[in-house]
Amino acid sequence: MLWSRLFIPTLRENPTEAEVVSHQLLLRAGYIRQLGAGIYNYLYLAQRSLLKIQEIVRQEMDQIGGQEFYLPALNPAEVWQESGRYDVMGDNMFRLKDRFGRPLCLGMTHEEVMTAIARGELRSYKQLPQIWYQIQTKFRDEPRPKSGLLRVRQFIMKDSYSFDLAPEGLDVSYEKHRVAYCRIFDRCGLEYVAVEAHSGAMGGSQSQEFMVATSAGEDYVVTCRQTGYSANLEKAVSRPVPPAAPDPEGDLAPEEIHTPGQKTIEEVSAFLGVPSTSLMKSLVLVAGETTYVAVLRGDHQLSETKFQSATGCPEFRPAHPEEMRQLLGADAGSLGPVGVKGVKILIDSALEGRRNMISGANKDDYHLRNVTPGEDFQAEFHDLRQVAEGDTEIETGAPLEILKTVEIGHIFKLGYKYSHSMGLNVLDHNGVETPVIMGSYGIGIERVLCAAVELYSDGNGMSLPVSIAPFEVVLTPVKSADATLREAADKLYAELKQAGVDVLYDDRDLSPGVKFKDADLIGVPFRVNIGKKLASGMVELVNRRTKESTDVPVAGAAAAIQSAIAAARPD
RNA sequence: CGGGGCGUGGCUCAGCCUGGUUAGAGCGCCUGGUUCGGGACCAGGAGGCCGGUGGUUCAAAUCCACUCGCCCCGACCA
Repeated sequence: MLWSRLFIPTLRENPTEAEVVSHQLLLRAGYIRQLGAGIYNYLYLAQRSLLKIQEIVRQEMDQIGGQEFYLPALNPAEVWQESGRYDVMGDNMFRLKDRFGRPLCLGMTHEEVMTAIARGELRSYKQLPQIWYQIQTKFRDEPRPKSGLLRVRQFIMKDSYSFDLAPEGLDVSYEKHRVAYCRIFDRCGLEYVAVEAHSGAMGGSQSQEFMVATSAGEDYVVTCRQTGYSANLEKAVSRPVPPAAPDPEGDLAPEEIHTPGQKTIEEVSAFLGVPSTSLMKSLVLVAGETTYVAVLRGDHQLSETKFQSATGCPEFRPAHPEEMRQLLGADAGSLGPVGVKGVKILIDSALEGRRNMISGANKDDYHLRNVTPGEDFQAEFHDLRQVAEGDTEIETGAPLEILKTVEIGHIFKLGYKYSHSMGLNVLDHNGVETPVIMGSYGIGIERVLCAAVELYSDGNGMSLPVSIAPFEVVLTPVKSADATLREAADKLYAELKQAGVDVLYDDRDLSPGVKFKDADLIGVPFRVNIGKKLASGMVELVNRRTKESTDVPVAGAAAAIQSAIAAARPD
């Protein structure tokens, strides 16, 4: 392609609305332009790159026997009503009406539509297993679109669905996807971790997320370099840092201490001269009809997800001040588990075996010392705490890291949710109707691009992996007006095109600095400078990422470029 | 939905508080010329009903009200 003929609107300055690196660079490099909040135009460079990502996805999905479909984004409401998700999705789903007033919606994902196809057509176990996928536009009315292409209202997703007769079959389909996803992300040149994920409101037994560590992310992941342990923060478990001081010995009875005006853990800890690890924190939470007191070590945070799992109730809220006073007889700063009646107490397992700690006294401005779980109050132990910085791996005690990440893919054992709600059954070997077991598996196509930009950029711009860069190499005659350089560049361009290389020829009549800056900005992995060294028969091959430059003879340049590209290819 | 910020040529911003010539700058763009190894230089030029509506005023980019849009923090997020 001749750069002079292309629409690559690069910007010298960062547009103000862009905050995260990938957003800034995709705008500056002329990949994308914004149309509205969370709605973007993908220009030529973005489209080239996204198509390459999609092609890798397609190849790997086909490799595991996936069959590509293309389903409507515009869905009748009925399908979603059948599964119950028409209500569950709430405001996150775009809804509209046709001219006759019939309700329609824009698909956020396609479990319903796929299941609707399957239940009409799959009749026998002999037709299973199936893996169906599509690469298609999804719509989500995000409450807050942000971070450029990372959180948008319209995006491209590869979504696949597996249909199996039995759980063992689902295990196989799931594993096939896991392997395919690793190949896809490897081929896209990403560094990622696959983590155990919380299955969420979707139900289902097992799920893993593929995450890329970046400060632009919104999800937290806990990993251990030594053991390879990794899990979403929502689900992660760990060994907490040990208490900063030993518990007082002996079988002591609770005793009130006057703590005027000391409400927060920090205040009480400072006032009493006792580390926060010796305090118990009591939270009053209302889940559905039931009120709970959750007890945690002073320095620990409640994991909302774990609390939800412990109570089996998906929704909960902190109790209102009046409720706390009514139930426990004190305000938030002085609550504790001792003497509590009619409220279920859940206590975090980190407090198992602890003795003679400090808690609120359920009396304003008073705390209790010498409180021992199991003796001074009865409670159910549960894992309730969120993993914190400094915690260690639960089995080995190896150090853990908490990473900020962006989710690029998710594989999920759905189970029978849709088969049951939508009636997807087949006849088994014995002629008995059996529900089909499903899996669902997604990849955010734009997020793969964003993650690559976040991962690989420097002060001059992006530096994409060769497999997903819009071009593999850019040819830069250094002095535009020089006919000799131009002839050599023309020739090399023809050779590379002939060889099937994705080559961008910067034939613009611009000063070299501008061409270099632009090439660096748009992230093409290799650049060939055709300049003064041509006099001695050489051109320079520059690696965008490493900035290494090697002189190669013009005569063999095309071959040298091809082997450099091949060597850089992640797959 | 709560809190904060911003809307002025394509981009980045000044001007607004304290109303008053023809609304500015840098970058980009167009023409001609000189240049050519990391965002060149000279000369000339085009381009803006100041987000919208209504109000106050002799007079509004500037003050007031409403409204729309965008960004950030939080809530939310299969």
